[in-house]
Amino acid sequence: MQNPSDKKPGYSGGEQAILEAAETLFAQKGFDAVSMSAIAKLANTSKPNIYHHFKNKNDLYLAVMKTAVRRSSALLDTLEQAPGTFKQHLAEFASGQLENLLTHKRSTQLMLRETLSEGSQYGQEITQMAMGEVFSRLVAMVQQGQQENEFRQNIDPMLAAFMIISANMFFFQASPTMQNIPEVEFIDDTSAYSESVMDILLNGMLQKGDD
Amino acid sequence: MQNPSDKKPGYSGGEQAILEAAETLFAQKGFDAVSMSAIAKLANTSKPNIYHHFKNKNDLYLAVMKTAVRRSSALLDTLEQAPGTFKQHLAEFASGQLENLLTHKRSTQLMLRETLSEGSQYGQEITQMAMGEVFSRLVAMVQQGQQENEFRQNIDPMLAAFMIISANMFFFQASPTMQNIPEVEFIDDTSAYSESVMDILLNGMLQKGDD
DNA sequence: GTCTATATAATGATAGAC
DNA sequence: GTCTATCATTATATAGAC
Repeated sequence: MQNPSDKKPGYSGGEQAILEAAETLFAQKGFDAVSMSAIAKLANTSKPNIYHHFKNKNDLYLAVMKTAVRRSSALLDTLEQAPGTFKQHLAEFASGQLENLLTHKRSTQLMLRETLSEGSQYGQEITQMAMGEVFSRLVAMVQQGQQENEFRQNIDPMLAAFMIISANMFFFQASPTMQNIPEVEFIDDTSAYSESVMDILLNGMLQKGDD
Repeated sequence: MQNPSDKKPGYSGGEQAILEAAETLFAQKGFDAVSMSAIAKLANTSKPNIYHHFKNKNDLYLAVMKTAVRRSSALLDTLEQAPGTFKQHLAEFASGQLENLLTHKRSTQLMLRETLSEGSQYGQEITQMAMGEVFSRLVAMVQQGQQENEFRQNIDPMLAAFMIISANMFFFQASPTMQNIPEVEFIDDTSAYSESVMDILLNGMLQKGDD
């Protein structure tokens, strides 16, 4: 098969292919539900070859988590330098982050999985670091809004950031479940969802009489 | 069995003990990471006895999910009959649901786990039913607020409900991860969190000039 | 209903040839 | 770097005594 640009699974050979196959399966089913044989099969290689590249299953999982987070945070940099007014900037950052979550679906699933598994050492810290990065940028934006007296002073910037991220995270997480409920129309239009969410949130944070 | 109010694990004997032990372990680690031996040990019984009560591991998991959801929805009934003004009612329903999530921690973890596992048949439908129940009650409340002209007409009630639930769900899910970040003070005070969230959301949904 | 003992299959991981 | 063949362990599930 041997065409490196041919990315339909199975992948093909090599360390990179193993990482991608592992990420796909771990994200879909979770750590324990995935066997090394399954990873080897999807990566078009053999089980011992995985052990040649990675010490053991835990080591492979950790490597997957790290590359996943690295990829996720890269896109955030470009968002921060975008132009526009202050409120536009915040809204675009929020919608950009949601697109980011959906684009790197496997990474996001992995992170969310980690938050549900109590005491897993590995991903807990990595997840915390990745989330912290997004949080600190959002908090800074809200604080700036307060300094410019556009937002109410009695709002906790951390809480505001928390609400934006929760709206994004839960959208991602609930999408498959909500897909079957016809009343939920916004679930198919990501940017419309982001717009409506930020409409309510920004409006709720504004100084009274401001607009 | 002795004292029925003595709920410290290990449980003891019987079908009920097996269900509780299984719920605890499934919620903590997920389906595949839990062995029948572990469940038997925590329930203070033997592996074959589990197979006497349940056909197989899947059957046990399904039974756990069903009882979990049944318990979760029970508390919602009491909330809906609470007195107070319209906005109070909505705010209390939101904070009540969050308390509910935290009280039935294991059930909540199970449901959230299901939303992350693609194509798992079992819980997907059950989760959808449980979520749908909460959604429909919230949507009705928001619609009532629009009829009384307190909320803006251009707000999608489903989206408003979605934002309330996402704030609650993500609070639950992110709590362990956020516990280690000192800047996040609200994470330890559930009712204060609910109050602040609803302050922003209600404010964001109000007709301009309303108060 | 509950147990001991066991069948059977799959798992993570290794040895050693090429 | 990659493979075939295999080990040791653990998993789900069952047989059959009490």
